[in-house]
Amino acid sequence: MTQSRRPAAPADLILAWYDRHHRDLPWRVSPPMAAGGIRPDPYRVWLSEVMLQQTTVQAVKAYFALFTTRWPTVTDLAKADTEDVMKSWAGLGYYARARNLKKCAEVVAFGHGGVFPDTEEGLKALPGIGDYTAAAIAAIAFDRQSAVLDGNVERVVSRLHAIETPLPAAKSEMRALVAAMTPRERPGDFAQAMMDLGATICTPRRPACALCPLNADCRVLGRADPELYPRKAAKKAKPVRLGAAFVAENAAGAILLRKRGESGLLGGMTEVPGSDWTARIDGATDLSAAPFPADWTACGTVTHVFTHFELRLSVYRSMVAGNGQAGNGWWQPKETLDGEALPTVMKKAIRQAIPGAFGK
DNA sequence: AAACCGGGGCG
DNA sequence: CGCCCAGGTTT
Repeated sequence: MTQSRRPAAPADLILAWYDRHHRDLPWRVSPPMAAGGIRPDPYRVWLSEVMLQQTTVQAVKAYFALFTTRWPTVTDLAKADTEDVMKSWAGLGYYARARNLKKCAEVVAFGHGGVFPDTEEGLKALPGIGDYTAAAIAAIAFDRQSAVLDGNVERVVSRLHAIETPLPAAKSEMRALVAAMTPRERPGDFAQAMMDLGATICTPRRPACALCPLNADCRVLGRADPELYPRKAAKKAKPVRLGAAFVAENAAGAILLRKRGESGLLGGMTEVPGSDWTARIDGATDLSAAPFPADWTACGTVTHVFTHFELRLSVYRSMVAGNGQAGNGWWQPKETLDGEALPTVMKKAIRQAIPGAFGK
């Protein structure tokens, strides 16, 4: 009995694909459970979504496990010591996320009775929650029909509709297309399915179009190279900045550390003393930024690439006799460096001066 | 609208 | 190892 039937809508194709291929992740509720009315804990959804901003699933997993073990509820996190939160976040990058995470937990715990808002608008009013994260939490935790648009979804819709407008100008057009696609039934699963599709099939390079549930609907496939989508505005070159870092070790085997200012680059994180990072430093050996006069030995440079500049740090080392001259810093025993709020660039500098400092 | 924010993964 | 990827806030 060959009845003519309407072609399946993209949303149905994606949901069917998701039911077969969804990934089990620590912050997720599987589709069969969700079908039984089980929703994931908004706290865990929020925490995972903030961690996943600009960060891969693989990198997030261990941090998510650590945070949910140490702070099982949003109220636990709100009561936590901010310094402990920064230490636990060290290595994940974009440290303003950690500061806003703590602020947001406090607002939810002490201003909303420990209950997350269940609407996009209510969520977006919280620190560290923008368009994407508000829509994602509303959809995933509360099954709201919100249009979830992240980098993965941008790729999927730009290819599906062959959008020629470059990002970021194309965002509103893309969001409207996602809104039009989003089904009344299972909007939370749909949002996760679209992001999974972009992460695993509709990838930036070498997409697996043969496996894509939307390949029959795709306006790019067969007409142009999918890798050329989404179109993007040209980006500008990264400038180079130079600086000096000073790794002082005392007789007890401790390293001199200090805390950076609360805002801006690596805000609130720990560092070794050093110079400002500017276009050029005076001469090959500028010791004027050293924390105290000493027999500073040059031990090479480390390079670290930030979002908008490349840093080349000249590293100096010295052994000091006393336990004074710490200034506004403190002496941290080498064996306990791992627990400090040290960003990756500072670990590189310390390792350059003292190869065994982190006991790899 | 543009600038400011890190780190990891892939070819 | 160069290149690419990815949201929110601030200015």
